Amino acid sequence: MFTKMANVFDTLKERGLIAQLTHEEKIRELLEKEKVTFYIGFDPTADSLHVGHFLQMVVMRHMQLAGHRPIAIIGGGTAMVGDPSGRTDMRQMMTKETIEYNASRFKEQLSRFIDFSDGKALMINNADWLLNLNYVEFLRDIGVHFSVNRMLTAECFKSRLERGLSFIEFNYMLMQSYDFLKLYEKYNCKIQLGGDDQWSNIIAGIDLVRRVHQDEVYGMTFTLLTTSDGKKMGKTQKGAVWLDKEKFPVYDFYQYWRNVDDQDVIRFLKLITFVPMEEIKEYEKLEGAAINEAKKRLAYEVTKLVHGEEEAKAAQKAAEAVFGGGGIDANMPSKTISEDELGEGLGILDLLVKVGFIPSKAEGKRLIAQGGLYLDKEKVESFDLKITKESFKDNVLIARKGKKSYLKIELVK
RNA sequence: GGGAGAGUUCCCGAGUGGCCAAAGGGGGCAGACUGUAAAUCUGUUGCUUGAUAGCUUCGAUGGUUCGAAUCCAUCCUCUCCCA
Repeated sequence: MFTKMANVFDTLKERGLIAQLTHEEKIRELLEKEKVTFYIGFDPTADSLHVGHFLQMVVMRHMQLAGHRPIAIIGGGTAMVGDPSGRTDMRQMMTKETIEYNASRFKEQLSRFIDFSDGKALMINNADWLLNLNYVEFLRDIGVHFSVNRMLTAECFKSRLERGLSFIEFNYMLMQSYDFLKLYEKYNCKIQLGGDDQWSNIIAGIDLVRRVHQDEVYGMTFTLLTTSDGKKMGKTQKGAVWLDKEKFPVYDFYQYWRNVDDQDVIRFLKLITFVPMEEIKEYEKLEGAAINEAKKRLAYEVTKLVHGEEEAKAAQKAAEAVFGGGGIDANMPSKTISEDELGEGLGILDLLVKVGFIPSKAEGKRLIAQGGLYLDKEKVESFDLKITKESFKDNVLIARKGKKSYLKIELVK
């Protein structure tokens, strides 16, 4: 089809990614005419990125595909202080070593998603300039430009003013602003992007650049990835949905997206996949059970972006095998148990606790009592069912908990 | 530094000597209904036990008592008021 190359700005807007902008027209124009350098910060507060970061990564990629240059700032310096935005309690202080380790993990994960070759994107740790700052110099050069009165009215401090805010956290804003200033000076970085909770910090950075260099830079924030009822995406009972497959299995990752609310599918397809808008519009027409098609696409696309095509296909295949025919698939979640461990046979509850399918025997009893436990499609009726070598068919036993949770238990020598 | 108050189970929050493994709500899990959705209804929600029962738990440590989440002492953390 013959279409004019769309402005990234329009793409981002059309997909509903943009939350707030400092200067809509100017940003649009800038992105149209120039190759712009922009940055997004990542706080290395855990040893893996998670779904909460994913949206930022998607945006960076959109921008990069349009020819702009992303700088990923790893907040090795700012993490030493901790961002109070949107928090009700103080962040736990982290050691320098932990932060450095985490930063290195981020680097690896980001590299899979953004092209860092030939300087097409940069990854910089703000520890490089923040850690060796001289306190008095910093106060005189940077501190002068900040009005405490104004800072106190900033949205990000509001909730903290009620509960208490320590001086160290209050400084976070200055540090982040300083990042912007540095990047502007060294890399001609003109735009800062971030989650919508970063708005106050971004504005502060823009002000600082203006005061120091009398030049105009811009800011743009993105919708936070939330469910239709307003909850943050990426949290499960067990914790965050990590992008690291060691911390969050690919199969579970796929299922996480496969099970989103009807109301959220279309929005998510727009926000975190690169499926063309025309196709999404077709999905939008679906109703009732047919919406599942959109969910499958969402799960597949997101898994592919994060874990690669191979893994995504495998997860999809496993899901179809499990839910379609209740069949067995090589990629479904599995655990092994040795013949030694099994011995003369184990009680069903002991076995399932051993392989980690249930957290305790009491939990297992509850499950059985309520008719929610199955072995190879057979409902388990008794607590003291004995599992022996003979219970395994071809050395495999499929345990099922409720409707969606499966585990393949393999018997090995 | 002085004064007042708070810390309860995954979260919020009741409980001020035994009837407390601890009300209620949220969340989780399971069942029914469905579309691997939502909503709704039902059950369940510390651990061990077939069950009786036992064990661990109410910021920490000691103490009083036949008996403590509850009373006392010390300590830690947080909030508020004064300086």
